[in-house]
Amino acid sequence: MEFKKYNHTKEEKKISDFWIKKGLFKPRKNNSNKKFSVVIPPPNVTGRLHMGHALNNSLQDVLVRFNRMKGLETLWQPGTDHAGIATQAVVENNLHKEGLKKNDLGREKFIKKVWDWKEESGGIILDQLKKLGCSCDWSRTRFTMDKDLSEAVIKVFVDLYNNNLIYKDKKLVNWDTKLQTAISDLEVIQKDVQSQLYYINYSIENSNQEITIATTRPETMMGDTAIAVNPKDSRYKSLIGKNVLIPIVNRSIKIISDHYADPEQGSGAVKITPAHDFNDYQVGVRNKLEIINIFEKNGTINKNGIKEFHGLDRFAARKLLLEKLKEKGSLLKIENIKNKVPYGDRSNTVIEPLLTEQWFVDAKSLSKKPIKIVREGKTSFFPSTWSKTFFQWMNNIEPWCISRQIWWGHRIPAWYDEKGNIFVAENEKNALALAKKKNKKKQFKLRQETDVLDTWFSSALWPFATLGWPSKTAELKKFYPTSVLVTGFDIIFFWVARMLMMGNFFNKNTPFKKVYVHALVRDEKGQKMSKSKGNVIDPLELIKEFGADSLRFTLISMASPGRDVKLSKNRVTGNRNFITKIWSANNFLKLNSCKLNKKINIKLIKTPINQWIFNEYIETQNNVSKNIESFRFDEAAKQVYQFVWHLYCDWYLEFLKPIFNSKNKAQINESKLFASFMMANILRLLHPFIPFFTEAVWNKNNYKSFFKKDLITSDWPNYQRLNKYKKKQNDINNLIELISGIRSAKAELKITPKLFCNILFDEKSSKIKKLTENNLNLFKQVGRVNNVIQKIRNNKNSLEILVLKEKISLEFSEDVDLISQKERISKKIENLNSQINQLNNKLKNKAYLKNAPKEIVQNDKKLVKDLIVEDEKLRSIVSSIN
RNA sequence: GGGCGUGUAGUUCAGUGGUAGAACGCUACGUUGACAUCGUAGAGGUCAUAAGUUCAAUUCUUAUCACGCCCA
Repeated sequence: MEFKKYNHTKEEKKISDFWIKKGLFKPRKNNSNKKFSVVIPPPNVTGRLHMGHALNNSLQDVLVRFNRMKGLETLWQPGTDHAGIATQAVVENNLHKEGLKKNDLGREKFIKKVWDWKEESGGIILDQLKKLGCSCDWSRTRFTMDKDLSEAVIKVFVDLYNNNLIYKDKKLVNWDTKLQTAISDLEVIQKDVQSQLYYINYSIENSNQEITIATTRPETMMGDTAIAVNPKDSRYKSLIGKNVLIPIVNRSIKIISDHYADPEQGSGAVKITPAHDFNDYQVGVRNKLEIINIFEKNGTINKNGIKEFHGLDRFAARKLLLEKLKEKGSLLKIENIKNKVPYGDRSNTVIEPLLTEQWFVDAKSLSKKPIKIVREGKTSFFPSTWSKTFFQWMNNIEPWCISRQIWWGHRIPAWYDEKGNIFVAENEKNALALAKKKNKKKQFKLRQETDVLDTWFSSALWPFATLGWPSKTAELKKFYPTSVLVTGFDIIFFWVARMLMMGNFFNKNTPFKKVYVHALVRDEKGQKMSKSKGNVIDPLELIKEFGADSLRFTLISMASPGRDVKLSKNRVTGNRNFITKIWSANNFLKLNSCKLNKKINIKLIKTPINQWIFNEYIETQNNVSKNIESFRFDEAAKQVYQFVWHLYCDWYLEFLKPIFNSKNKAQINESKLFASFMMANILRLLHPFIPFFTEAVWNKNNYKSFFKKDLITSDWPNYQRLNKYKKKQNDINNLIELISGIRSAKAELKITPKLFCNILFDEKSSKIKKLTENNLNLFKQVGRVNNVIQKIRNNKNSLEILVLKEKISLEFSEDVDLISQKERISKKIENLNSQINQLNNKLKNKAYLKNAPKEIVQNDKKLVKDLIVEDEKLRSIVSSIN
């Protein structure tokens, strides 16, 4: 009979539609009243599925499906975030193609355009997650800019402001000159670059002396307001307090003493530009220096700079200034150095420290409770080492700059009156009321803050805002705190820490009990995937070629804690083969009309191989459960793979064949039923890993009508090991060892495996005697044995081997080459003897006998005995070969 | 500079204070009506290096080397 191939594309689509249509991803009430909830790390609404998403969401889906099957009321809350800067950029680009700029439209019309874009393209990534098989409750999909989530954001802002945890301040911030907005320090990437260090002479007034400073940014000389030297630096002591003239700029500044100047660095004297460097700013504050800002917001020189530099970009200004310094003879030397330069993670341009008014969150205050929560284990990280990373950052946290000078996002709910007084409220009406209270004036013109909030500000509310907060919804009560957060280590600061801050401030409970932190997906050589390197593997292409299940199984089985996933196509191929293997095993069941059509009493199974596979299955079932519960997805996947392929397929199905060929009706009927029953249970164990395939086979095999449930909502297997089957379990495992021994011997003799042989043994091999008697049919057919003869006779056509520590003889119909066997066994004896010697020496060691646990010593004694017996038997085999 | 992590088979990785494991790859051979996207058998390791603790170290400690990441 020819079987059809498994068509993943067709089946996955069909199954996905089926699940969603039937609403099977929605939480279901259960008797135990236990809950399991996860919020998705909301992908960027402009995003497209990449391997990181695929890994992240495959893992979440394993947890979600596992707990759903275990009967917990399970919610996986999906959604996207509005990605302020990225989304605005996308829409601006689109406008650009029409020859328009956002200012041509104005704020309101532009925002409308963004919404239009969102409606059209914002759902793509969610559809891609569906393709991956994610069982989120899609009916609850949220977006950070949704009306109610926006209300939550506003409420949080107002509450924090009223608690003095949000404030407006004029400070140096990281300014992106391309995007023309402030960004938070986390969004700045310090890059190693090759730079020049310029040594420049400043002349000291009323003297012919000069002082040399070193700088990588000469253009900022226009904003210099001091030169600092270290008070301990004897070279410069006499110069402290003197004035110098900035070359070209021709402005006079003082030489000051400040410990910030490092005598070891450069010349030891350092120019201070408080408006354009974070360290210099501190020096400026300490020494009450003037702050001169020389840059426009786009990074060009403003009117504070030299006149002929006005409007010149900072890098052009640098070039021009250097030329002028050279001309003047003030440029002493140029040194090539490596240094760190700040870049914007979105714009990839050099970030400019710029003095502006911005809104800040007092992160320090908000960090206290989360630190305590994590310390007490109310939220715990897995692997636990990530808590160290978390503490390190939280303990040194800086104010969080949350205002962005863009249009797309939550507009800050602050209003200003004509005098610049600030009124923070949920809406303009309330702000007006506040203003009236303050001023007792009747007529007011308030204008709203134009800045919007950092996207992460709203993402920080995700675990409770998506559940309806601040309303006291049933979902919030049921599913908050969430059970576990699954995320990549790269957003522990951006997101996890901030959710912990907000969650713990606004709720009684911490937002999640556990944080599972996974690593990056890299290419097979361990390189980060990037478009510029061209080593990006598109998950959607893999899904197309191999199926979502293959991709999922690969990612899941490679997710070892604390390790990057090095993905290669070969791996995915291998796991596709695994799925095909199950498919063809299922075809075997079909071929033999194995159907699950009758009730089965698993306590009354008679056939040895059924007892055996059942108990082996229990081991697997328990290990898979245990490993998923402890986030060892890799181990769980490995266990089930091992069982399905190497026990169920390789041995169990092979043992079924002689049974089906026999005349033992009882065994045949039981086995047909039981083989199918085991298949159903395999599908259940595999469902969290490869949901589409398992559900498809579940349907095809009509297990649905037997269990009265779809696989996705069926019960997670929880059978108990049956000790009364243990005897047969051991027997079959021994039978496997015996047959393997025979196969190995044949292969070593270069005897074609298809050849049948006789097996001979004497009464000393009692274990084998019993084993073969009890399982004669299986043994003969699977082991390719003609006759089992209870008599040893040594011929040129027979070979003795040792299996299960007993001797048997294989007798062939033709002579066999025994010489090579003799050599092989002799080598084995050698190894054995060195092992025996080692053990004997150990057992002579008094310290060992005294200190080692009794069990270990006993074990070694037994082992050495066994090895000696084995040695003797092998020797007798060798001596019999002539 | 501070911190974290990783070095185990050709490769990717598990693992353990008491005789080193898997998958993939490799080699040889193909046998039955599930499967060549397969089967059977096999080769392959001084567990990075050094010292220490211990009866016993691949495992614990320290140092060194290599690689990676985060922060400044």
